[in-house]
Formats: sequence, C-alpha cells, structure tokens
Amino acid sequence: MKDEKKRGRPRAFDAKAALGKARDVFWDRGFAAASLDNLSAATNLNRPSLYGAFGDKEDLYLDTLEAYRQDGMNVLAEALDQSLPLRDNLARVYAGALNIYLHGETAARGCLLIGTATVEAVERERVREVLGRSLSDFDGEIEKRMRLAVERGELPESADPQMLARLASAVMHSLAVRARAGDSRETLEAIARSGVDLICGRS
Amino acid sequence: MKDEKKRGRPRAFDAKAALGKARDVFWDRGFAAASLDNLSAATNLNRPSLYGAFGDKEDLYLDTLEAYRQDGMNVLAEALDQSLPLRDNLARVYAGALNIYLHGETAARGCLLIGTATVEAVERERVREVLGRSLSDFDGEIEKRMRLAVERGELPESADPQMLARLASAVMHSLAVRARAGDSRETLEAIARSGVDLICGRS
DNA sequence: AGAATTTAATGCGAAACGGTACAAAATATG
DNA sequence: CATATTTTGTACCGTTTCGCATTAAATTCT
Repeated sequence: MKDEKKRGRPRAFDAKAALGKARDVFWDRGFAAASLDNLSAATNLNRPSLYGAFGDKEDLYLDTLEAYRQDGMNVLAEALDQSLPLRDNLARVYAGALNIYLHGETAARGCLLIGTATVEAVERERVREVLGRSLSDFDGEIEKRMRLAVERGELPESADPQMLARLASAVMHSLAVRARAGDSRETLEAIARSGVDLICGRS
Repeated sequence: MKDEKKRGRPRAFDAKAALGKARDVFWDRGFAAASLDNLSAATNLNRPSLYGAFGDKEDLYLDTLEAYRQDGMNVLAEALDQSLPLRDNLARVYAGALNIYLHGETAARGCLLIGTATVEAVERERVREVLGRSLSDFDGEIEKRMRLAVERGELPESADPQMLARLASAVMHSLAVRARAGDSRETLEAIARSGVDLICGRS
C-alpha cells in the first residue's frame, strides 16, 4: 500500500519532513508573513515542487495545522494515562504543552494554532474550522477524563465535567499566549501548578 | 493646552478617529495582512498623511495596540467597582470582554491583542513588549481586587491573590481565542460563568 | 503682503509577492 | 527502445507591497 510504484519521476524529498520545516516557518512568522521564498528555502523545495505537492500557501498551511493538531492529540492522550491520578494527568498535560511552547530562537513560539491560526481565523473559514475543531476535540478528550474522575470519586458528584474540561483547556490557552508574550518558564509553570490546584482541589 | 495654534496647514482629520478605523482593519486582518492601502481606505487618509501622522505600519499598529490597551484598562477598572462583591466584579469583567469580542462581520474578532499581536510578538520585540505589558497590567489590576477580597473575607486567608488573578485572566484569554475560533455567545457565557464559580467558589 | 511652516494629494519606483509556463530529467509501461 | 507520466529547476508574469519624492494648498508669523 505504500510502495505502489507510481508512473513518473519519483519524488526526491520526504513530504512529511518538508511539512515539518514549513510548519516551523509558519510558527515563527505566522501565515501571512511567511513567504513562499521562506518556505521554499526552509524545505529545500522549489516553489513549483511545493505547489505540486501541497497546493497553494493556504493549503500548505492547513496541512501543517492538521498535522500539528494530530500530534497534539497524541501528546494529550499520553498525558491522560488513566492509571494516574487526575492531578498528575493535568500536570502532565501542562508540562507537555510547555515543552512544546518554550522553543524558539528569539522568543518562545507558543502554540502554533493559538499563536498563528487565531489571526487568520476571522477571514479564512477553513482556518477557523480547523482551529475550532482542534479546541473542541481537546476539550472533549479532557472532558472524558473528567467524567471518569467523577465516577472514581476524584471529583465530587456535583462537578461539571464539561465545564471543568473547558477551564482546564483555558489554562493551557493562557499558557500559549503568555509564552509568546515572553513570560518566563518559571512563571508559566507556576500558573500551571495553580491551575491544577484550582481544578482538582488544593488537597 | 489643546488649541495652541500650530504654524502650518491644519490637519483635516481627527487622529483619534483615524486610529480607531485603522484598529478595526488590524483587528480583522491582522498586522501582516493589513496593507497600507486597506488602512488608507478605511481612514480616508492618503498613505503619506498616514505616514506623516503615525510613522510606518508598525508604528501605527503599536499606536492602535496602546490605545486598545488603555481602553481595556478603563473597562476593567469600571468592572472592578469595589462596592460590588467579587463574584459580580469577575462576571462584569467577562461580560465586558465578551461585549468587545463578539463583534465582527463574518466571524467574531475576539481580542485585538490576543488575536493579532500574539502572532507578531515572536519576531517583533516592540509588539512583544506591549503584549506582555498589557497582560501583566491586567493581571495586576485583578490581583489588587483579589487582595482586597482576602482582606474582606470574600476569599479564604489561604488564597493566593496573584495566582487567582492570573487564572481569572486565563479564562479571559481563552474567551478571546474561542471567540475568534467561532464559538457561540452561549458557549462563551457558560465558560465565563463556570470560571467565576471556580475562582470565587460555587456558593 | 510675503516668508515660513505644516499638511494634502498625486504619483512613482524598486522590491517582494504568489503563482505558473516551459523544458529537462527520471521513472514506469508497452 | 519508444512513449507516457510525473517531478525538477529556471525563468518569468502581472500584481501588490511599502515607502518616499515632489508639488499644491492652507495656515501662522513678520
């Protein structure tokens, strides 16, 4: 299924690796300020090859967002390992997020979606769709863990899993914004800890 | 102090109003995608006039961010009216934010800073500085109210005003992102209510 | 009234932009 | 080997971009 030999000249590049390089360009510059020359240089692909493989700039951007979203969901699933207590799960979610957010040469790059898709979302429906779906999928996964926590007695019966999940996500959204605003790792980690305390209870 | 007649030809436009129009363009399109032609058309100013009055595009953008920040701090101060209970204060902060965020022709425009400055913050130090200062000033104002709440017994002695303030801001950051992602007013209001409950206690 | 100063309007110009036409190269098929 | 098919690389096209140079207009100062 993978090596069905195609008819013409074979590709001289790894599409997945190229997508990663393109993603980094978008991550630093944002969609609008990332030129095809920037993307071409970073991926070592000529503009026509780029176009042939991924479509136009928006198509390429949407591909990187989708891949990023998938990666994020995988990290989330790992962090939410059900054999651990809820507190640890949340702490791992935030630690995983910060690990991604706190890269960058000049300043931390935060979250690709919150940092770069949010701007474009207003005027580009397809970007808005991916962003909305990413946020709600993330909420949904945490919500499932919250429901389990109520069943297990980690949270009181009166707890509202959906709302707690959305607030848990809210802390992460704030970490994403603050990372890009230049906040230190220490500050962000303190916010993450306090968020865990607030949502899971101080105990 | 206002009508000291200046030497040359007087301005034929209101700089403050023009700044508001320019802000709206940035709000919808973001900094990078907003062209000087867009800004010129929206403000009814020729490019040279725009340039003469505000400097280059980044200068103009920074001016709009600064004005927006000031407006936001005023709205915040009103919402935090100390004669009201903390719960009401927070609810008013979120209601005021949503009132601003839920405008827009195609999709809600969210927060100008979180929606458009976050992208540019990585590669433009001056933008990052305004964004960072805006966030921390906002945190600081809420923190003052939290301290008062502890003194008044609205919050337990054990409460950490700084962290509660940052988490209260976090909910607002999330509202800003989600508005731009297309979430409905009802959803956002529900998140705001839950945020108030979580931070002030359910009672 | 004339000089000085500031703003307004037209328009230019060099560079960067996204996207593509076209020919050469590399593979599979018949 | 010839043909079909796909990718690669160069070069280019028309548009848009930002910023400014220049001239006309409006006001104050002398």
